[in-house]
Amino acid sequence: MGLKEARKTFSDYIRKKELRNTTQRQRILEAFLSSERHITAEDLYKNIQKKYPEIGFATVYRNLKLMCESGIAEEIKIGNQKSKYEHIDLKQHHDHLICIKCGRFYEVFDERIENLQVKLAEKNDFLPVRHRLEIYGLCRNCR
Amino acid sequence: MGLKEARKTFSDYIRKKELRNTTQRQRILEAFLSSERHITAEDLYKNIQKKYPEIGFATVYRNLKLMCESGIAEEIKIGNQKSKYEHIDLKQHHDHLICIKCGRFYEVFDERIENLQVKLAEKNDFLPVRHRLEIYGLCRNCR
DNA sequence: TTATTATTGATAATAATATTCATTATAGAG
DNA sequence: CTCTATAATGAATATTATTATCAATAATAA
Repeated sequence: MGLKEARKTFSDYIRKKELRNTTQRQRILEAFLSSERHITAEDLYKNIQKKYPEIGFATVYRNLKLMCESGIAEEIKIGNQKSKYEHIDLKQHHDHLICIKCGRFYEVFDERIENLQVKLAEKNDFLPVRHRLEIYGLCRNCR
Repeated sequence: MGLKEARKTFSDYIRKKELRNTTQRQRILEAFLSSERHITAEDLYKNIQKKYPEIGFATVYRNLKLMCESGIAEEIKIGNQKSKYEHIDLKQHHDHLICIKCGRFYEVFDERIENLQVKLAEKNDFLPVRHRLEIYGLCRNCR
């Protein structure tokens, strides 16, 4: 989703939950929206520190959690890596190719796999809500 | 894989790496092999404590890690749950259905999904080594 | 303008796992 | 068998990431 849409989704969520629109919250939101696609809480905190050294670590965590709840971000926890927060792209769900050498993520999508997953779940009397597919291996740069 | 095969795989690994076959190591191995299919380090430790209270937590962790390296166990980290160690079944790789209400795992497999995953990776110039597919939702007991 | 209460920053707490280190025990050499 | 090098252990401590606590502050709605 675009920046405007993300801002609106987030502020709608804030209003709906009767939370408050603080300057720290705005700044953390903007820092997140202008960050790379997969960022750790720590790296986001560091970026924010440069401009606004008065904003604390806990506040960044709290607001990342809020952004996830609002639907504009998603927490991705892979193996022993620390959590990364990803910008949600409403246009398309995707899976991840994860390089076991350099750790980089690549986003991919396959409609047929998606459909088969739903069928697989239903065959097992399971109501699927969401899923995560991670394929580990070597990316083109690391072979 | 069967118990004997797992024991052999592990002891071969120990020998190859010029490590040592201690009594603690044997006991932790046996406790793991006779445990339920997905067990946390803590629960395994508790089980071991009943019989051998002199074995320490760190030793259990160290040996679980070794078992993973040797290929008879796999560490599975899902969301905020603590890591679970799973017996590797050489006969068949599988994916997980994970109930978001009760937290239980269900093991499933679909050959067509497996094949499509390999193709998806290759299409992206990526050499797949292993993968993890987790489908979250509600199991039959929790709907 | 004021009252309510969400939010903040600093700090402490927590939880899981890893590391340190002195002591013990194993495997291989002789 | 004995000796020696060093892997392994247990206890305690450290680390790492994330959360909770709490007094002070600030946003919202009346």
